[in-house]
Amino acid sequence: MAIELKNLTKRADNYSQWYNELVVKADLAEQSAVRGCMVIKPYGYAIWEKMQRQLDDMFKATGHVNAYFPLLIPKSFFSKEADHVKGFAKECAVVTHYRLMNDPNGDGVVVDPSAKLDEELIIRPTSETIIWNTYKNWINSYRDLPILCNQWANVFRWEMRTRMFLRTAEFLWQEGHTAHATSEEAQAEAVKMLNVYAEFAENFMAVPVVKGVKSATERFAGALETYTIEAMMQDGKALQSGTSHFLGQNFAKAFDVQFIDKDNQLKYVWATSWGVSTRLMGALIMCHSDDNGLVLPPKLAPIQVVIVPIYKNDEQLSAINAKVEPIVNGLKSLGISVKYDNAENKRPGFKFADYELKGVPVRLAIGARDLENGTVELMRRDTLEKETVPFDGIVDNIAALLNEMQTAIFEKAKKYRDAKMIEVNSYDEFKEKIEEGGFLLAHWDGTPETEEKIKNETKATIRCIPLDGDTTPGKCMVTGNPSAQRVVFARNY
RNA sequence: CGGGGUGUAGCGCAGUCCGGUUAGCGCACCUGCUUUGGGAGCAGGGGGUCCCAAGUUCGAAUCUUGGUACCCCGACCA
Repeated sequence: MAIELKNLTKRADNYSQWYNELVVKADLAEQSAVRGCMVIKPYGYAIWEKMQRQLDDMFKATGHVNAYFPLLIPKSFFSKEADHVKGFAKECAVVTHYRLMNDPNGDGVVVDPSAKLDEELIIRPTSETIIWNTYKNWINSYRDLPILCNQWANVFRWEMRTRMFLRTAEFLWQEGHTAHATSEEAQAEAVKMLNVYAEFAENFMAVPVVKGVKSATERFAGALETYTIEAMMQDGKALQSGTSHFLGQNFAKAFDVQFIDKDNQLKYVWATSWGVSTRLMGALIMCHSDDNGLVLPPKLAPIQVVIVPIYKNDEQLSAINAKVEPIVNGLKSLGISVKYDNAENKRPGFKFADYELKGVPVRLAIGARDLENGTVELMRRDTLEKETVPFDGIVDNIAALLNEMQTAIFEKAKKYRDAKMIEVNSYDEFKEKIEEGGFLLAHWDGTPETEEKIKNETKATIRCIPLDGDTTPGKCMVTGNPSAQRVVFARNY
């Protein structure tokens, strides 16, 4: 169905259609012919690359290195950690054969039945198993620890229902897998990486997040503790945006990864894993966009400044070209990415709308009028405010404006999030408020049964037990039993 | 895997109930002229396996049967 972004208010009931339409129109991605997969188009990929580069720098700064492990995992690896396989078995794509042949009936190509694999291979849904199987050979002594590896990869999960960026069958991500000599060190690593994710989300994506711990039922398959950052979308629903897991010794025991410690004792290593995916793109899009299209924070915008000339003839165009050149050079010398779009086959109005759709933070328009007055027209994407500013000093103005916008976009999202993050004190109040979306801070008795009841009755789940929330004890809103602190409930993607 | 919906030009759709000219509209595309400070106007043009298969009929986009794909809502998940 065609949704005109301009005519669509972002109510919860049509928000996902609006989102889909936005992704396609802003030229980020499109549905692929392959079930549940998407094609990430160049503009969308450019944003992902910026995110990738920044995250990678942050990983390196915290002592991590990159490596790469195989796409295909022998089926037997999955039998080794019971909880893990339970979590992923239902959504694995399986390679059973290694050859095709011409159909004997002349009907195209078929799988050669004689090329059946003795052991099936699983397309990785996540790489814990293959990595731990490899780490076993890397680790003998405490001197081999810690191992702090990350890989950038694609993974594949045969999801029942997919949504572009938020849940695609194939997605791009990074997965860090670390091995440590002590439990304390591994737990500290898991928390450290959660903080890296939170810092990235807030400072670069301008998406405010709540840091917390998952309840037992929401925990990663095979983990002892799952840390998460939870973001709020503009329809009030939550999006789990990054997770960091303390895996204890589960995988070490499953894959028999032991080391001789300083005290000459044989011990199992302690593990973590942590990941963020192209889902972050979904968070970025859903958190900031408006009905004119994408709004990108300057730090992640592939094009930070676009300049559109307005002219009636070649003479005017060349006068504008000459005027624009120092602006382009000046911006580039400050490391600001700028596009001067003097293509003649599109009108200015079209370009304005198109770059707004794509979320370019700052637009300059310059025409005959400006040449006379020594001015340019400047528009900032986040507020859509236009002003005519002096040509002199424009480069420094823009540099300052980009910084200001980065903060403003974050503050706007945070203000919205904070307004929709409210304390509720009774289950009736909870049921009423949850219909409006948002994060509800409520007391919970800590049992899976109560959690399940709330989920069934309201579709809301515990997003996390916040790490830096109010720790005043209270009584569970459902059972009245004691509660250690308020937890975050929300409906989620 | 349950409930609902839709398959007609690159995209979005009308036509289907009630079978009958050469299957139509908007956007996009191509050509020309005029335009250019917020998605241009006019004129002309190109583009179709009406999802697939079988059936009914003088005649099927339209009716019947079977298949298939996709979308939405659930359940499941990052």
